[in-house]
Amino acid sequence: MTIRDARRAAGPGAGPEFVGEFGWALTVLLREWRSRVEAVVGDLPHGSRGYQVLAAVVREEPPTQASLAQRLCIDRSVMTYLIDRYVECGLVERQQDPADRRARRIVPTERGRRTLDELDARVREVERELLGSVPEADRLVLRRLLRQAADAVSHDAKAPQPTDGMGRG
Amino acid sequence: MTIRDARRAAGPGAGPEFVGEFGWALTVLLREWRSRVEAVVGDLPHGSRGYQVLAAVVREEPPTQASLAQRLCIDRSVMTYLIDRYVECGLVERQQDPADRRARRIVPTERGRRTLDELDARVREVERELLGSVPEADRLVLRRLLRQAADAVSHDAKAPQPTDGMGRG
DNA sequence: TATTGTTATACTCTATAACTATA
DNA sequence: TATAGTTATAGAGTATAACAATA
Repeated sequence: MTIRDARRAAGPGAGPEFVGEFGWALTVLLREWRSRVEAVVGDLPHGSRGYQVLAAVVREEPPTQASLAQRLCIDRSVMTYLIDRYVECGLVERQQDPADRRARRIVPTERGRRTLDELDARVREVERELLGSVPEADRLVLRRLLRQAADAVSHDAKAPQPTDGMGRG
Repeated sequence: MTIRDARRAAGPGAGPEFVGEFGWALTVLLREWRSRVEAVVGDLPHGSRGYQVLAAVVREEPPTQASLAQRLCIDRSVMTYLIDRYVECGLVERQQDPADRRARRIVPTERGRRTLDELDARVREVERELLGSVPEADRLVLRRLLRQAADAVSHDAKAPQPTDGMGRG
């Protein structure tokens, strides 16, 4: 079944979609993603969040703690503890940012890179299993749309929201 | 841009997708969904989760506390407090299940139904804004695929998992 | 004056276990 | 023996505020 078929079949009224379903689906999937990732990362400190931090550190331009915290929706005070632990384990290092002496750039150690490589293989498999019910061809679509939405939200969060008069009733 | 176009444009290598991105996108979107829903539900107890409970109570066959807890990924002990509060507020009632005297069926009051109607309108708007970056035609696709994945995961969770030898390192 | 990172504290959420009443 | 619901408690996660260093 192609996406077009699916969309046509779903049509208006054909799918019992309801308000709030979006939030429910996110809740269920994220919970399961965390649970399964935590089951395969072994003794990696801070479980699935630790994996996300390590992945961000390896893949991005050496991020500051603040940018990591913002990107991963983790409070900066929590980020301090988390990085402390990862430095202890020899997975990352703190380096002074030459351009801003307040900031610390978090860079992976060689061991950190190798660890992430191993974890990536396991997480890739986890994500494959998690989307097992979605036809192969549609998975990329789902991932892309999800990412598109998340990117926009993540960027919006960096800019202060204009007041829109939506009070809390 | 249609889904087919998007898929073609994304092609292999065209999109910088990475392992774990799926979890990241879920994290960002769910956090924002909760935050925005909480901003519009006013003084509804238990915020966005309270909304999800009320929605489930109104839309499903009167659920038991246990089925609610399982469906919404909330611990049954937490569900007790949450329902207590909603009974206090006159939004739902506990009714004995005639077929199983251990179970309580949670049914909405008239006020509960009216409250949900109002909240639904606001949440619908929240979800529309949250997916503002996704073209109108693609939103339904995203919702459908997300739901498909979540449904499967949710059902799997009900059946005990067979051991698959995936130890924790 | 604002921001980065640190530290301490308080609060919320979550998980766990014990208990009862039913099945 | 297992399940639904309740209650109490401990633990993890989270938010908040104060502070020093720097911009």
